[in-house]
Amino acid sequence: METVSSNSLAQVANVKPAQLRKDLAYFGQLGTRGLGYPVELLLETIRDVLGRATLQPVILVGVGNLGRALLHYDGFKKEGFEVLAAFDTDEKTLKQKGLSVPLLHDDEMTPFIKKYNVRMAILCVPAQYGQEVANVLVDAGVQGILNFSPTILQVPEQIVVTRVDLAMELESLSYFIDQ
Amino acid sequence: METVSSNSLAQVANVKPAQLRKDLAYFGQLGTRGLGYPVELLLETIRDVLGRATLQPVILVGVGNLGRALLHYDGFKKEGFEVLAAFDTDEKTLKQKGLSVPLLHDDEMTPFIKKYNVRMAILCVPAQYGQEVANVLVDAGVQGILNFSPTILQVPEQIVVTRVDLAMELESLSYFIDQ
DNA sequence: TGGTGTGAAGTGGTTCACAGCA
DNA sequence: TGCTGTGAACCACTTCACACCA
Repeated sequence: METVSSNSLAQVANVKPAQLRKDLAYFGQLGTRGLGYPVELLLETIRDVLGRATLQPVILVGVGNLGRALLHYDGFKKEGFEVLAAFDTDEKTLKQKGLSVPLLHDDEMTPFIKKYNVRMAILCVPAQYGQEVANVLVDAGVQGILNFSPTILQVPEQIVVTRVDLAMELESLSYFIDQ
Repeated sequence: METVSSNSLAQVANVKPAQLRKDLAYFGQLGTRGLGYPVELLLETIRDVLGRATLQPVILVGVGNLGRALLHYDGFKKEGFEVLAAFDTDEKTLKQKGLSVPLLHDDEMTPFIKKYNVRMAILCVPAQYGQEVANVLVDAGVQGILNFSPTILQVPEQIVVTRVDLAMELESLSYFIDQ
């Protein structure tokens, strides 16, 4: 199998073919009229476009249940992200063993971020600390935050925040299915 | 404090005031011109609109790292969702203790869903089983799936799927911050 | 013939701006 | 005066539909 059509790709991705073509067209002329997209070229190009992403060091802040789960989650590694260290303030939490990354006190966060030039952080602290910790992260030089705390973070414009609020996802789901 | 203005609400929610007003207007005439929205009425109305959501039973399928973390996550409870049971196929997994909900074999899923009239499921199985398990869920009567598996599920039109792909969130983040 | 690339039309959601009411 | 509710303008994204090329 040397080529794929926008049609077949669209089908598995659950989008319309025209959508997919328009999106791919942003990366330049990839496809061949009448044939489709050469699979190899397509893979290369996508890898390339997302490519510069793949070596970024990441830290995780807040090693509660969710934080711990994310540390064990190997999906990040697979996509090429490396969680360099985890941070927490709780003394009991800091004593736990068996994590695959160093577990440090929040106090060491700023120097760590600067030393390793960390650009992205995964934030899993309780809601009430979300903003406070985010401020530290941003001041230290973090540019993107994946926010699992149920808080709306107020950050400078150039900082990107992606929020994942699990309870809200469920709520939204239940809103749509109820009739 | 008896009333709030769309302005102040918009500020904390990080949206434009007009947006907020338009959204609230869908619930009827809530605000008073020149004054703002009566806080109590607003709370009541929102609770009401989302209200029917709040008593839904939920099951969780796939008790790997992520699934286990979600079982410990108390954000669901706080929003009024009750995880009735968790399901897995792995014998070792099924033997573990210390969970706050019954842990059952996948084979018992369909009767369980029917018995308790479960409408929503949290799906945390490995990618390769996602579709298969989703089919079982849908056939049993589940109408909404919160999908943590990195799979695009093909489901009947009336079924709602919300996908949370953690690695992809990070990837998107890193795409936007890199310049 | 089959399937991309892409202007043009359509769509849905956002923002403006202001009339109208406390 | 202050602030909502809302038509109208705007905008970004989606879809259509077709020229064009292997």
